[in-house]
Amino acid sequence: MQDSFVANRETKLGRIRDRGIDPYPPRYRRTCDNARAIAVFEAVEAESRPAADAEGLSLAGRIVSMRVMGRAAFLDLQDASGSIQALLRKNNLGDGFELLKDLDIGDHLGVEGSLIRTRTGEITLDAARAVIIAKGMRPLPEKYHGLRDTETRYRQRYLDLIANRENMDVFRLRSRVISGIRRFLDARGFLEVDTPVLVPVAAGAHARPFITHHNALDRQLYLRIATELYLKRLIVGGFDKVYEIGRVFRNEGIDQDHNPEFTLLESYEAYADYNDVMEMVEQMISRLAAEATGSAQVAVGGQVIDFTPPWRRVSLREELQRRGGIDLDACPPSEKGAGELQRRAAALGVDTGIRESRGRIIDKLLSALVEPHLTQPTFMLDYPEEMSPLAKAKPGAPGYVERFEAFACGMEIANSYTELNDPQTQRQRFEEQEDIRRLYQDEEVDRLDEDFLTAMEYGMPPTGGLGIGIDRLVMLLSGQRAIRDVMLFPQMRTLPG
RNA sequence: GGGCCGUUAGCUCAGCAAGGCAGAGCACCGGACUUUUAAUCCGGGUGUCGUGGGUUCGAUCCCCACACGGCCCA
Repeated sequence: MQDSFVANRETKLGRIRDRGIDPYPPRYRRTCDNARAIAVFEAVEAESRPAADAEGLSLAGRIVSMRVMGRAAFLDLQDASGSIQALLRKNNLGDGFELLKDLDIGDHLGVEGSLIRTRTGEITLDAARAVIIAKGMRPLPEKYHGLRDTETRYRQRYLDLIANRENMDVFRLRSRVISGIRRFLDARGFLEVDTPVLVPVAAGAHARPFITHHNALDRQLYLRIATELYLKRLIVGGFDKVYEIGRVFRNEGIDQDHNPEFTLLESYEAYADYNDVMEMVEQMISRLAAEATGSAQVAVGGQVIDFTPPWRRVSLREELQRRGGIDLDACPPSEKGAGELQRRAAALGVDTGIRESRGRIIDKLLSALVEPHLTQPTFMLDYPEEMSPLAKAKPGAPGYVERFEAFACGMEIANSYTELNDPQTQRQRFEEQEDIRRLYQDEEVDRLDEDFLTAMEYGMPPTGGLGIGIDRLVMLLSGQRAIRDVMLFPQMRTLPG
């Protein structure tokens, strides 16, 4: 068993305590982090700082490797900024050198002393004092190969972060993306808000909700599947520009780009339409790319994606015609279902269910025929009405709404409408969705939110709305292939026992 | 939901084709070593071979089921 590893460390822990040393002291004050210390020493060497700045420093970190040579030892101490080598010598430490016998890889150590450069040229803290600041009781993954096992990497993300240091950069990038979004929207006068996660109606997107129960109210509640309808209530309330970056929950499968909970940005801007939103999206994402990666041209899987505005704009109808030879207007909605459209899809090898709504078939056609070709950032415009019950009709184009989705690398990165603000039409659209649900036994359709309709009846200004899946955006900007590689704690099955 | 691949020491992986005492490197334990850096040298395997059945004199290996993970498809 691994107990022998733990038992060894328990013995060492006991010896440390027997010497009257607390292996878990409440705090450790360090002068600076490791990267800073190295920068300071380089400045001292360049004589741009006084030599005294390299003396009397306190540094700290996790021991990630040790090279012990009798009465001296080199330890690599890792903190968030990087690693620094510490030199422990019996000469300098005296009785304190005894501690070395009870140190293990994984322990956190504090060292005080002066920075030197060793014979081999490495900047090193020559320790006059060494203090254990937290004993590790389990062995860490191997130093050379790191931690490869994907399952352990996701289940014990901390080990992944310790052993595969470069993965930290993905999450740093993610943080920069999110803070960049806030900066961008705040600067444009948007108000960040929080809307309910526990909701009585799971509406605003096509998705199955998680169901929960509130004891005191003795009623069923859902976890939100979108923030859309609450943010629109705030537009009704008179906030001109609102956004929320929040977790939403969809009770669906888990795969390369789906996790049951994920982070969604939604924004709504009164008096704007989807053209304004398009401009905002290309501005925002090109800036995020530049801030997060250093350039608006990002290398993803061997190709360079250039987010510099303006992005290409294509019409959904024309793309479907061009890529699949299908004219949507020649395949109108029919009472008996999708009819002709379904036959055309089947002929193209696009697998559709026996009974599927026109919207779902179009969605599948787009996924199969069009979206894979949208490599460089592209807006696809003007979606069929039955795919978009919350979007406003496009003038002069019956059956279509003012909606776009943005794609890059074949992946959807944004979705936007000129929002429907006519309460009577909205009610009608909701009812049509309910009909579709009954007809096709399709659970993944919007549920009618009566309270939201009431809000809209008080008058909602014309509004441009936007949704961006943050996780997928981070995948794109960091070149990660799986959503679980941009989420710190992806959903996993429970292990037996 | 379907197909394929994987699960062996703390970690990274061999071994299984053709069933016969469980292997390596790192880590760890003991010893040497005061400028090393995948430190070096000497000595030491620390294991529920994912779980449960089956076949067999004998199963990590062959068969079945299940669990978990990955890839592809839906």
